[in-house]
Amino acid sequence: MTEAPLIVPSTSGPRASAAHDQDDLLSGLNPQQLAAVTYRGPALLIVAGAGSGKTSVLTRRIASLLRGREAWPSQILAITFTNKAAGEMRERVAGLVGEASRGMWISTFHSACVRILRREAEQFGFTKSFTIYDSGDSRALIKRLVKDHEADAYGLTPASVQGRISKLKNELQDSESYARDANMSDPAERKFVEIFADYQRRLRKANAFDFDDLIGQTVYLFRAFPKVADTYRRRFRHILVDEYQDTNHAQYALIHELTRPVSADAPDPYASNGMMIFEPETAPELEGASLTVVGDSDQSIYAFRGADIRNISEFERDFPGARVVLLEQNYRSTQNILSAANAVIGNNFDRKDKKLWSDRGDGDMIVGFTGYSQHDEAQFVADEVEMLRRAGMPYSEMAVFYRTNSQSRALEEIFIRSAVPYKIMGGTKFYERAEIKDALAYLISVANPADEMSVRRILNKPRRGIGDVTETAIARFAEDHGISFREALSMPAQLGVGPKIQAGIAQLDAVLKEATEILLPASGEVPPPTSVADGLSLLLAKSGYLDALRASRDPQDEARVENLDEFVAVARDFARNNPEGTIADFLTEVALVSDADDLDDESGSVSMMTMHTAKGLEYDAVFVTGVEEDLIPHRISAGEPGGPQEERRLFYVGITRARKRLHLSLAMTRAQFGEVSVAMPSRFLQEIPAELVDWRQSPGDVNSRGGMQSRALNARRGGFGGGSSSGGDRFGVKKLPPRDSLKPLSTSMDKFTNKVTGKVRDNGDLELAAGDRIRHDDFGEGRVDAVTGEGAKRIAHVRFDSAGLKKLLIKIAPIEKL
DNA sequence: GCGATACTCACTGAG
DNA sequence: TGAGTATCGC
Repeated sequence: MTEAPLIVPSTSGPRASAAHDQDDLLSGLNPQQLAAVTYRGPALLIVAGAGSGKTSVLTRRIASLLRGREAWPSQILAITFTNKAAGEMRERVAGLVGEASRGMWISTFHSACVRILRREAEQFGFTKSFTIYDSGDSRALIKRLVKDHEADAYGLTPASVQGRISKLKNELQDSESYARDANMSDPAERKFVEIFADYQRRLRKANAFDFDDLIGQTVYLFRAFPKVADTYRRRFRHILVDEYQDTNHAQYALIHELTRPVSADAPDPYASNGMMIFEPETAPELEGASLTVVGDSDQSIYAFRGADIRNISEFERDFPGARVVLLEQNYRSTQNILSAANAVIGNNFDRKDKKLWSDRGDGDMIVGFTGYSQHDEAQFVADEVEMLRRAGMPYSEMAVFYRTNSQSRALEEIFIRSAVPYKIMGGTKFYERAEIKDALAYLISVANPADEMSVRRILNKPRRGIGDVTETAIARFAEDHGISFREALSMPAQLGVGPKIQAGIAQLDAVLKEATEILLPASGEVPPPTSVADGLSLLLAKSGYLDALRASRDPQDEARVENLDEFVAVARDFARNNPEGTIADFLTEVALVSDADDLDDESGSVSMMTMHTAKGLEYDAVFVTGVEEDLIPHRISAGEPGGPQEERRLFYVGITRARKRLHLSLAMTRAQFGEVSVAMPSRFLQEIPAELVDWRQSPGDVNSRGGMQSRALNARRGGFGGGSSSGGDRFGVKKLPPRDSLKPLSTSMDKFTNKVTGKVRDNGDLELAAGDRIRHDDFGEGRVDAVTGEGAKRIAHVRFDSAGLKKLLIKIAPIEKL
């Protein structure tokens, strides 16, 4: 985040005396920000509204601690939600204090916990090389367990079991503590408890933690081994937590453990360096670390994942004597955008009133648009993007948000067709692709042979003729002889399987052994930095995995080979950045990267992402799409306690990302599961004062021009149309008519010339030149102004007779030359 | 054990 | 629509 008023012109002349050291940190701050940077005490809560400069405040606070010699870098622990946010904070602190920033822990909850767990794993029965199971991995394991326990008969699905286990772990419950309170006379409950316990046993046996365990087991470690906890309490004297409103109970407990005072008896290695500002050196015990948290309960959007808003609302009770600082001035958005945001969030009743304000002036009006279909809506977005681009706004300053990932497809189709460069944050993640997971499973099989899931995964990849029967035989053999699944692979002759399969197993075993020598050289030798990449290449090549893909005639396999190349490149990159990184470090990094992390804006393309991913980001122009009932608020949220309110916060997060221009759009019909259904405008739209919105095409317009006489929509027109609304019907929102009072619009839609479809055609090598006239399926006739680009990426700039100026990707546009 | 085909079910959200 | 799974014939 960048907030203009905080950017300080570099002072001329050398920064000579210590007295002036803090000047550049403090200048340009408003009084609240100043207090947030300079307050010293055991606990500080910074309530930071959207765009109020919290990142600046946090980084300056850290810099000020370091510059004032109040803390060594190693005594600072700063927690963020994404690796990207962590990297950004590290960079900004480095910009303020230079070298002194090294040695700080600035990381996510998950990475910090992995670091601690790797160090301490042996204390409680794990090894340093434990595996991290992502949700897909644990889903697979739970699926097996549900099957083994025949639990589907009790209505337990893998998804529900996984969800419940995750929730419980976020509450720091285990199967035993849960069983104590559960109704164990219910057979489904008993089954669930069995599976939960079994799941945990399997994880332990596999030397693995799932995502939730990373936090929960660290808390457990601290509680079970106070001496271990004390070393970290001594070390971290200043703990700062960002996005505190999204912490769950386990994370809260972790922070609590870390900020406890240290009991007196143990020696204190840090007491002698004179850095302890809170206590005299002779004190018998060490006070708890100083805690700073930053958050905004209006931006809490992860309750579904266990985030507990009470962590922030009850902070003052949890940490008596805490100071609270409120940052309400917004440095990001224009007043129109903020007024809309305030109006929307004001409908949540259980919040402390807080009004964002800006001194940047009203700015442009919010633009509203209703499309007939999602394609139509997407075309509006694409057109508007092009208009802003022509007006000088770079693509990288624009973003399109949607509620669910599936909405991105229609947008993508139109963007491709309109030759708008874009990139999608999220969706199918690189590390969730099958081939990457296979490659990872190979690496894990070497790094952590106890992880049976991974070994089983690669057993028959590539095909070695090993099916269920052989797999079970191996498992039985291992069990009978008290050895691990992995070890059983090294004695294929004794498994009682055919010679061909024996050879396959022997070959796999040999490859894994060879890779082990590269990745984990025996007896204390330090592997060279390139070992991870080398080991990976060897595994992929000698296992026959790559050859099998290359030999395949499935066109997708070509892309898979490229992905694997990319993955090897990631490993080489890793070696470059971490010369001493081990295979375990590499696997950690890979397991913990997330979508929000690879946002990189240099490429000059429009960003598309879900509103969840958008948190913490900002853009000059923002398009919030699909502002419809059942989408935002999402249908499923209605059944959850606090669901609709969380949806409203999510919408609020979306609109407060915009600096200058905000667009809200929806479609009257939306296709899902291949079927077209009618959509209704979101209730949130009604909560925005009508005078702030310039409707290019309101829901009412679509309705009347579509020839539909729906009372439901006409009744709402006052709120949507024309900007002259009295707001009289703004409170009628809750009485939405049943959906079937609307007939699908599709029957009458066919009349409309600007109905845009997702149609694509392969024009092969159609030649166009300036001056040509063409006909487009959706836009009608037009004249080519210019042609740019090369080969498959040639773009026609066309002036349509009625639809205006458009860019078209010639290869796929539904056009013909006249 | 494998590959092709038919069929089913799902789309919140994310670490 | 399209990914994932069950079923079947080889």
